[in-house]
Amino acid sequence: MTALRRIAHLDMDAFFASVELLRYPQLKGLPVVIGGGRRTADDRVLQRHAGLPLSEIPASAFPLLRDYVGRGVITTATYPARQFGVGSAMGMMKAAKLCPQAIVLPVDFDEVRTYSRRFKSTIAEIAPVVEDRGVDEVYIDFTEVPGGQREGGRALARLIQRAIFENTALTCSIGVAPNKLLAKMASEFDKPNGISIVYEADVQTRIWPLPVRKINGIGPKAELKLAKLHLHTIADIASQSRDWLIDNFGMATGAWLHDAAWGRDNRPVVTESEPVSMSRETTFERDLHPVRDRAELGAVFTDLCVKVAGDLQRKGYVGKTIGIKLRYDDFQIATRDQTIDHFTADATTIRQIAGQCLKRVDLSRRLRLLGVRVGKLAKAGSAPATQIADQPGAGAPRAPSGSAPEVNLDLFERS
DNA sequence: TCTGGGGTCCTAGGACCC
DNA sequence: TCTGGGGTCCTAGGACCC
Repeated sequence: MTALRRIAHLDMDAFFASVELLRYPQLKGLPVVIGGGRRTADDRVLQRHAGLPLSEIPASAFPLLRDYVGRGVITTATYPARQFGVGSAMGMMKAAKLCPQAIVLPVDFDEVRTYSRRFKSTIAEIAPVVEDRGVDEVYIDFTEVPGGQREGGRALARLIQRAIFENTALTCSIGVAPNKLLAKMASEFDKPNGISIVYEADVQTRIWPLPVRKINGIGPKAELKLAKLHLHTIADIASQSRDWLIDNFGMATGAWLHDAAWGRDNRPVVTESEPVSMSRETTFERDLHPVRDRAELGAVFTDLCVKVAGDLQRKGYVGKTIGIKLRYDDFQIATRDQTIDHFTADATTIRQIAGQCLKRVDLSRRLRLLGVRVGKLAKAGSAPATQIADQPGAGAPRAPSGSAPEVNLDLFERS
């Protein structure tokens, strides 16, 4: 008798915001948004209360969304803030119009990582097969865990939920289903602090009525294309033949859409993986012009290279492909990269190769963002310091395919 | 004053090898 | 000389996710 596959998806409730509320319990019940980017002008108000225990700073002293200045987006909004239509990935300025009275706090990555490690290790002690899906999410394989089959997984989910709350005072929502795809959808059914169990037999009644966008992997573009074909719900997709979907979406996507709509997914829970790339990027407070802001850009560029090199070294990786990313003022993105003949984590090397990449993009327009990336990673110890340089195809760059800049401003070359 | 930062995976053309 | 196909690597862009 083989155990039925039971996979859980666990999602921490409003994670970044909940972590802040542990520090500032006086904000409970209020609309609070957590966002990157710059602080508001009156952060100083908070500083004036330095010395007071954090939990005694009056709620009225916190900076408000209406005073926010900058280009950030919202990372997390508390449930009271969501009532105003504010949500993740929304621009701060737009959110400020919807809920000007919301309190804004910056992301505290160190604190978030601390709680992330804590809730994940709590899970791993109970159910060892865990797949990391970012700071606030995991998949858990319940199949072989003692008691993992009881009530379709509800008993174990309850146990995990309680253990996490005891260890962190944070709540989460869990979905348990026959596979990752369904578990992911299930975890959204009863939020916050809920548990939802889905069986294969529930696909028609509970999954098919959902909009296509609820399938993890269908984003805005796919949603639009589906809508043009008059497919709005998952049932609409399921009602099409596999061949029809393949004709319209191509072999891979078509077949995947058909499987997803029928709730089929056999991806395993992957407990370990190696990073593929590491990058650093930054959006400027105002768009920078390659000519007028040349010095500023050069400094930022070097800083990004130093940071990405530091990340690689700290984590023990080296890479072979070095690239840049630009976002122009019209949001158009350009990337260039170059693969060199040896692995590196050296800031100067990265800076030099990235500088060459920069010469291959259009530098006549204002930039909104600049990024540096290192890919083709290997563990620092295991990678050969150099590889055979005469290997064909490796080594010297091919003729640049991008158009050369109109004017070579020698912008980022170090003097 | 719309629209962050850090990722993964896929596609598609060209170079180059056998 | 022409025809050819499989396979890998490199590069650029794009969709999507958290």
